This record gives sequence, C-alpha cells and structure tokens, in this order.
Amino acid sequence: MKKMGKKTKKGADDGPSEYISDDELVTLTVRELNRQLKSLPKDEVTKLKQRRRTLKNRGYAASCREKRMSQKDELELERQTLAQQVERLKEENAKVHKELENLKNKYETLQTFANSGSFNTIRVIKREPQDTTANYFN
Amino acid sequence: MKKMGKKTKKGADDGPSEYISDDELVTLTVRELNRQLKSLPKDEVTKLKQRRRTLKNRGYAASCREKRMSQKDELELERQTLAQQVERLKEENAKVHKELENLKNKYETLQTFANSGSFNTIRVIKREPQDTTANYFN
DNA sequence: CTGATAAGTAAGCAC
DNA sequence: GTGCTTACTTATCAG
Repeated sequence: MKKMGKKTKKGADDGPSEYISDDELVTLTVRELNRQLKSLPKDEVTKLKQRRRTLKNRGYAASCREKRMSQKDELELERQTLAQQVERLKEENAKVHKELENLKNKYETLQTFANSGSFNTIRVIKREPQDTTANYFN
Repeated sequence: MKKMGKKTKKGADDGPSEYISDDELVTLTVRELNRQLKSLPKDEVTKLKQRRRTLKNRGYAASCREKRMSQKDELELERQTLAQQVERLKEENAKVHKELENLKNKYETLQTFANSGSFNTIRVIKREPQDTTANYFN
C-alpha cells in the first residue's frame, strides 16, 4: 500500500501544492506551512492539510506498532529473567534443605549418643586412614 | 472507516449482487456462491468476489488482533505467576536458612558440651595425624 | 485460493 | 491541532 511520489490521477497540474514533498509537509510547523501557503486557493490548502494529517498518521501508526513490539520484547525478557531466578532459587533451596537434613541427622545421632551414656565408655582403638569421624555419626 | 450497509455510490441499482448480505457472502462456500451467481454478468461476479475477499480479510485482521492480545495476556499472566513463585521461594529460602542457622547453633552447643568433658570419660586411644577431636562430630 | 501479517488509512478519543 | 489507538483495507507471502 505504497504512496505514489506525486500525483497520477486527474490532470497533469493540480497546483503548486504538489511541489511540496511529503517530508517537508510533515516536518514544517503549521505556522511555517501557512506562510508558504498564504497565496494558494482555499481548497488547495485544505487538501494539503489533509495530506499532512495523513502523513502524520502514517508515522503515528508506525510508532504505535514499534511501541507494541518493544513492550512485547520487554515482557518476554522479564519472563525469561524471572524463570532463571526461579531456577536458581529452587537449586539453592534444594541445597539448603539437604544441608539441613544432614545436620539434623548428625544432631540426632550426637544427641542419641549423648543420652545413651556412651560417652562414659567410648573407645576408639584404631582406625584406617580414610576413616573419618563422620562415619561414626552419619 | 466503517462499511456502509449497502451501496451509496454510483447508481441506485448496481444489480442483484447487492442483495447478498455480508454475512451470506462470507459464509457461503465458493461453490455455493457460484451456483447463485451463475446468471450474473461477469463484472458483477468479479465485484462480488472482491467484496467477499475484503470481508474475509476483515475477519482475518480481527483474529490477528485477537491473537496478539491473548498472547500478550498470556505473557503477562506468566510473568505474574513467576514473580509470585520467586516471592514464595525467597521466603522459603529465608526460612530454611534460618532453621539451618538455629540448628547449627544447637549442634555446636551440644558439641562443645560433649568436648568439654562433661560427658566425662571419653577416650581416644589412637588417631591418624589429621584426626582431631572435632572431626568426630563435624 | 485461504489465512495471516505488515503497513497504511480513517475515525475517535484525550489533551 | 497533535498524538495515540483501534478497526479496516490493501499488499504480500506461505501453504
């Protein structure tokens, strides 16, 4: 749905208004435009103003679409960031839960040991190098 | 940019094609449409076919917009869900960290108590070099 | 041809 | 009047 550079319909000469390019037409302020249009017939001016409005609308539509797309991109990025964060937190959570579980076991073992009165008779005669205390209580 | 119910331009009578409603026109299959159009002049049929295409396109555009909106809604919902999940996980995490900290303290207290000799007859007869008393309970 | 989508046009709203 | 948004139209492209 492209615009034609100039006119193609009606006659060969629709008047001086046709000499203003799209770019000029949208760029100029109304005030500046009016200065250049003072001498033109009223209906020419009206047509030109309408063309200006249409050109402006074209730009507005474009920026509207652009905005829509960047908002969508932003949302997707945000979603991705949050998903990663959830991932990390779940891992962290699992890790800490496991730590907690391990410590609970150790604690209970120590506690049971203590309550059993075994501290009165414990004897460690000899162990192999890879033996660790953990083995005794885990 | 609304459609007029019927025609307003040209003449009062553009032919029988004008008696087919938009709804019929888009609903009928090409085959069914052709049956009803057999007797019409060729250019009438062409215009009708074009009107059908335009009406179809109107529907396509509408579903395109709808799709765009539901995708956006979906994204936003997903983002919200993830944000809540992050929230919950952070709380859970803080809770577990705190539990772990508390238990560590309790454990150390008990350990210290044990090592202090309060359980009074513990003996370690022989150990490997890296072994320390602490190792028994860490 | 049918359906989908990008760009452009017009209408309506808000400032 | 300006800018934005929506519905619609047109041009195009894929299947």
